[in-house]
This record gives sequence, structure tokens and C-alpha cells, in this order.
Amino acid sequence: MPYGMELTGSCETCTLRNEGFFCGLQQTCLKAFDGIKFTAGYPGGAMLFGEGEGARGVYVLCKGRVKLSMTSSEGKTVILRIVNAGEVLGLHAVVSGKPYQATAETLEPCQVNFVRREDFLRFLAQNSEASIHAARQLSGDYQTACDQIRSLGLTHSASEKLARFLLESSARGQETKQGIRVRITMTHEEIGQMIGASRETVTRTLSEFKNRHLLLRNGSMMVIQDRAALESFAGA
Amino acid sequence: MPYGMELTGSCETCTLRNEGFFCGLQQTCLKAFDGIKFTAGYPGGAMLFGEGEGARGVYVLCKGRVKLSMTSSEGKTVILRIVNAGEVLGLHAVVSGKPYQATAETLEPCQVNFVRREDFLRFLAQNSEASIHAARQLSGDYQTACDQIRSLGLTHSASEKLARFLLESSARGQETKQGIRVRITMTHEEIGQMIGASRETVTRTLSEFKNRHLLLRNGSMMVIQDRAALESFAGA
DNA sequence: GACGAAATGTGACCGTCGTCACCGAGTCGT
DNA sequence: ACGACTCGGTGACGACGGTCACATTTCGTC
Repeated sequence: MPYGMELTGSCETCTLRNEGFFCGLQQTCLKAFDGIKFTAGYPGGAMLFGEGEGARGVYVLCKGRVKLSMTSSEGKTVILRIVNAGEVLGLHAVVSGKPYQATAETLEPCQVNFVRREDFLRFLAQNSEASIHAARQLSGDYQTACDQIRSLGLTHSASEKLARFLLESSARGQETKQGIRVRITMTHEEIGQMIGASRETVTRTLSEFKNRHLLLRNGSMMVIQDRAALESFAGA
Repeated sequence: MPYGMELTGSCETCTLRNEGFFCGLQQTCLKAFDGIKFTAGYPGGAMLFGEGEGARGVYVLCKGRVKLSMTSSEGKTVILRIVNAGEVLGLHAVVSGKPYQATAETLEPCQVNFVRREDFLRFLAQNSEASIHAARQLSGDYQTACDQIRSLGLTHSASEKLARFLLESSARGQETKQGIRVRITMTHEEIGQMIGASRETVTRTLSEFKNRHLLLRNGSMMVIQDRAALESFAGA
């Protein structure tokens, strides 16, 4: 079994299905999708597509997480977002016919449904339900992009940006009596690439937060002790 | 005649029509659109919708230009983009059901077709052609947003960002023997808000470019003399 | 458990650009 | 023509954070 997981062949009988996008399609629509998709498994660290490549098709992420990033000619990198299972990758490029804007790289073993561009466009044209789902996905991506523009463009200090990032991450955490527990699987380097700061600044600012008793850390676990204080750091 | 222009009542017979989005729909589709839209004229400086407001509906821009911006609680502003005739505003909010992400403000007298959210969603569901157009518009918006993220996140120097901005603007200009002539209708303040720099920095950097004979200016006209040098400023 | 690689922590330095302060030029309205 | 605006231009200053350099810890692999 490659990459330690079994591939699910048909979307109709798939147990991975979650809401939020193509998985939620009706039977007939799902059947049509089943007919044009190619299911594949990838190891962690694999590149699904690279920035600037011509749009081959869309990648529907069934399982795993994928990093979407852009790189400058000098080697600097911005992480657009971490894509979770249930989302579609490469939709913009396929719809607009332009090259992929970003590079997609798996963070862990992933199951992916690939659909070729022509097949996908035909599918959209024939299934208005799918078109709406596509629009919804695009809309969500745009919202995320806007949030990032806001973060990059409207903040002065690195602490502000980091506080924002932590608060957003905390949505995935769980409440405990000490505070909100979240597992942060990203390195300081990667966090820096998300918020537009250097690795050292992330390290320093995190230490500062720890010293002020805003959070606790051991390993990749983080406990947000004082959410209110963090929010005031994030800007009124 | 309000705001010095005559409103065009029907999309079917509209002479403003240009390609790139809803205008390019087929007759039947266009007719359906005609049935649910409300045409209105706005003066310059009018606010179509504000950041954070619940999504009432979409605004199709027939004529004129609109500024899309986001503002922080401290009063700092980022301009997302300048929207030209033929594009749709508020699509993301309507599709996703979330509040408007940005504020839309007319820069000059505009003609706008408004469609209420429920009507528009029904229209999309019943016209797969329209859904595709919507997806295309969303896709374009996303691309623009990504470009801005790249500009804000991957550049160190203000000159780099400004050079990028000028090169993009030059696409709208015309070739002359002295160079590329473009009319820049934005103030330095606004340019700063687009590229993430202060007004003073924009002024200073423009002067620097002028001193280095990269460009000439008188009033709002700008002549890019040395495109190659500007490109090297914009990063390899 | 041992080793190398990657990730983290921390100090010092210094450039860029934001901020403040002010002035001149152009524009608008009455 | 006059004041009141906005816009543009310029100097001085200082903070923030990027960069370099190195120590230390953690992690994965053999």
C-alpha cells in the first residue's frame, strides 16, 4: 500500500467525504465527476504543480494537507495558505486559462483526484450545481487572499501580524482550563512566510509573548493563555 | 440628466457592452438578467457598499471606474484594485453569503446594474453559462489579489514596488518616440495605498526615478523613458 | 544511543522607510 | 481676488525589523 493509505476509487461510495465543496454534490453530478477524475496518492513533500506551469487541470484534495506558495526570483517565499481536505486546487488557472499562480506541495501523504482541464470545463458547463460549488470555492479563496492582503498591507508591527496568525490558528484548537490548546505544525520559517516576517523575528516575538505570559509552548503544542491580551496586540 | 450621462435601460440593446463578463452572455441569458437588474447612476465619490455590510447583491459596472479598498481600525487604507467597466462587484460576498470584504467607491460618474442576492443566486443556478462567467470573474479577482500579495510580501524596497506599479500601469499607455505615455489619475497617497508605502515615500521614489532619467512627468501625464531600467528595478 | 541535519534561540548592527514638520503650488468656491 | 483646501516636495529623526553570525536544542535515521 503506497504512502501508508488505501486509495478510495469512487466518490459515490467515498468515506472521506466532507462538506464545503465537490464532495457535497448530488448523485448524478457526482457520477459525472467520477467518470472524468483520476485518483492518485502522493507522499509528503510532493509537488502537485508549480508556479508558472500551464494549467493541466484541477486537483481535488480528498485527504491530507497541501501548502500553496509563491516564490520570488530571489528565493523569497510567501505562503498563500494551507489547503485542507475537501478543497480544490488549481481552479483559478483552469477557469481563466492562465498558468498556475502558485506552487502546490503536499505536507503529508495525500489522496488527490485529478481532472483534466477540458474535461473539467465541460463538466462545469453541464452541471450548474458544480459551477456554483466552483464559484463558492473561488470565493473562499478570494476571501483568504483578502485577509492576507489586509495582514500584509494594514499592519505595522510583526507582533500584530503574529498575534493575528495565532488567533486564527486558535480556531482549530480546543478549550482547556489553562487556555486554548493548538498544535502548530509549521516551523518558524514557515510562519514567517505566512505573515511576511523573517524567521528570527517570529522566534523573537514568540519568546516575547511567552515572557508576557500570553502563551505557553512545549514542542509543537501551544497554549494560548491570554486570548484577550493577544487580541489587543492584534490591533483594536 | 443626472451626473451628465444617460442611463441605458436594457442590456440587450446596450451600446456600452464590452467583453470579459456578463455583457457577453447569450440572448436568453441576457434577457433573464434584464428581468432582475435595477439600473442606477451614481456621481463620483459615491459609496456602492462598505466593508462589513451584509451582502445585499451584486453590482455590475456598465460605465465608469470604481475603487475597491479595505481600511484598518487605525484608519490606514489598502486599495485592492481599480475596477473598470464590465466587471462585477460584490460577487464574493453574494456567493459566499459573508459580508462585503471591501468598500466600493465610485471614482467618476458611473452606471451600475444592481441585482439582489436571492435573484442573482437563482439566476446563476438556472444559467450555467452565467455561472461560468461568474467563476471567470472570481478567478480574475483572485489573480489580481495574488499579484498584490506577491507585491506586498515578496519585495523589500519601495522602489521595487513602485517600479512594478508603473510597469503595470504602462500597459494602459501608448508608445511614443520618447517612451510610453500613461495618464496616472491617482494621487501619490493612493499609489501608496496600492503598493503599501507612505505618501512621502512615493513622492521621493518618483523623484529619484526622474533624476535617474527613467521617467518624465508633467501633471498627471507620465512618460516612461527607460522601461528596461525600470524592469531591473522591479526585480530580476 | 550516536550522528547529522534541521529547527530554534539570541546578540549586534544597520538600512529602509514611516512619521512629523513645514513649505510651495495648484484648485476651487464665493 | 481672496482664503481654504488638497496635493506635492523635502529635511530630520528614529524605530522596527532584516541580516549575519553563532550557540543550542530537537528530531529523524541508521
